[in-house]
Amino acid sequence: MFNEHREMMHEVYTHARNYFIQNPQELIALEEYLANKTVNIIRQNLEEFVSDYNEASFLNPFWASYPPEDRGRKPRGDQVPWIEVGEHSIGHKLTRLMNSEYTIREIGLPSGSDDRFLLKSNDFESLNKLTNSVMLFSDVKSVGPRDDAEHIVLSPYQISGDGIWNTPSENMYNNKMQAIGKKSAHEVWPAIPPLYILQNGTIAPVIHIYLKPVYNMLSLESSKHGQPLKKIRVITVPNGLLLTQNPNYLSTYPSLFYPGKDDKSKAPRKVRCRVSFDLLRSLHTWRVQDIEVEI
Amino acid sequence: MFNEHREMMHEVYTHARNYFIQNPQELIALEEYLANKTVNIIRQNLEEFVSDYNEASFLNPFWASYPPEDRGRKPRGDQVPWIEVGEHSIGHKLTRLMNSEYTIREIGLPSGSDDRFLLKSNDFESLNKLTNSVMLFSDVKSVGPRDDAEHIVLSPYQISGDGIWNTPSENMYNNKMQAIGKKSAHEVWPAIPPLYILQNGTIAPVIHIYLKPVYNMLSLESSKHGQPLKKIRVITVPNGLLLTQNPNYLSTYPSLFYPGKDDKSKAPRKVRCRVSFDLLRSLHTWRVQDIEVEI
DNA sequence: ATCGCCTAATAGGCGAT
DNA sequence: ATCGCCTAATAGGCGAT
Repeated sequence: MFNEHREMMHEVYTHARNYFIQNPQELIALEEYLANKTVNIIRQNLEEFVSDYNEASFLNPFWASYPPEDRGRKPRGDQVPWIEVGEHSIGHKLTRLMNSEYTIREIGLPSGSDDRFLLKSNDFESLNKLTNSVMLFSDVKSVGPRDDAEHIVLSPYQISGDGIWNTPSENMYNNKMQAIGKKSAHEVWPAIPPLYILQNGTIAPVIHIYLKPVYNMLSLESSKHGQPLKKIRVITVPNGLLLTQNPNYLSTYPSLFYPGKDDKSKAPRKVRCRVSFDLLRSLHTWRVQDIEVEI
Repeated sequence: MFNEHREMMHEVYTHARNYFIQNPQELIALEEYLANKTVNIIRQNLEEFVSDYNEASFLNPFWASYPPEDRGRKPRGDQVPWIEVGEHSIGHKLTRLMNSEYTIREIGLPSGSDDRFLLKSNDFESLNKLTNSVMLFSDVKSVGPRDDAEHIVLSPYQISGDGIWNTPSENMYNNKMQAIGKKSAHEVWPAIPPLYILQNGTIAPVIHIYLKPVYNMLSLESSKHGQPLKKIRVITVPNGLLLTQNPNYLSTYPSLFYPGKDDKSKAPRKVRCRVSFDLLRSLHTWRVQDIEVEI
């Protein structure tokens, strides 16, 4: 199985990769379309997103005896880890709502984002000449009021690269990238291809859309307790071919990726980087979109 | 938020808990219905489940440079960690397919299973007199050919308990259970309530259905490589009220839960247990159902 | 057959400078 | 503002007895 279809996949891959390097505006059009679609679906269902997110606080009597434990360096103790609330009531909900407009297939992969699936739609045909499918990679990146910075932190399995695939018997690999900060820098080893070719020949460029729910801690402002949703930020990170080939965003904006949150004990191949919202906005304003929750 | 609605929730909870203790057959009917529904959905879409699961092997050229690393004690090196393949192409796919028959809401909770959501259906009204909703908890428990034992391993956030909730200002808690083996025994601290009451008064008993995909390793039998799907086992573990109150399965079958996979360094409250398939089958044959994949 | 030894990958709060 | 220190929770392969 590992070695079946390699010739076909390699041939289609090489053609498709060259095509998107020659026609980056088509990849960008797919990214813009899906970024805006994501924002629209959330806005159109915002009450439901907020209601299901906030239910977690009201359900306190059912989990308060078994809260997720504090973690990290010197937790202050007034915050409840809220990761799973966003993953379900934002991430999985979005996937479910997308299902009513697109054809979804849960293609198996041994690693990658929380939510990732093949999305098929005739809509894509007006945006590019090659395919009616994309592989949508999506992760939820929750933060509280003390950590709502202008970035997200990405691991290697959440970043696509230049996708070198030389011969059918070899495997695809990505060249290293740099995370360049003002005081420090390190390498980043992206682990995701810029596009997948399925057994049936489907061409599926990878689209990376991150959902960043920001919650409040009511205890900071009142005597009430709870961690209600404050806003949802929708972040679209460019495909690896756009980052490295054409238009080669990483060369124009060398600090688009900057140092991440890992300590020195982390293996170099696994180190995360931060992605700058300011520079993403310089690329396109639609790459950082905020949805405020009415209070 | 943590303290709003507590009086209403406590009152409804107390009533519903007493009702299901008096009428355990209604909880069991919900479990049986959803176990069989799960099996039916998988069987009716088996080709798609198998195809998307197995695509992971064919996509080898795209991930082989970045495989998940071997882990655990003395890995032999011929196996690729395959956890995520099952979670997406079995677990998330099942959720998506359920969505076409039921109303789903992704209710926020700070902890719990991989897939969990409120399921609403008029179908439930013929099975019990109290509610048209359940909270479905589902985890994928993948194993390969060298680990396909007659059990699954559950963590505390995957087990519901007796659900004691004394007064509105206190929190619900569960009494400890025992995991009793032939040579050893330990305590289990279930962390999930047997039922949730939402802000709007919805009564949602917790149903636990586990999906256990079993994959082959072709390299064990041939010169080929790949980890294709061999079968899917659908396991329905009783709700905490059935385990501890009426019929009190844990007293009739004290080894239903037996020692898990954790070592001695694990905090006692977090220790996992194994659940015996033999004893589950003694309760009801539909609690362990196998779906074989044609080859 | 029993049971527990053992480690990769994920995530984000928050301190230190 | 920058960046990295720091830990909970999850999972299942496979060895030891």
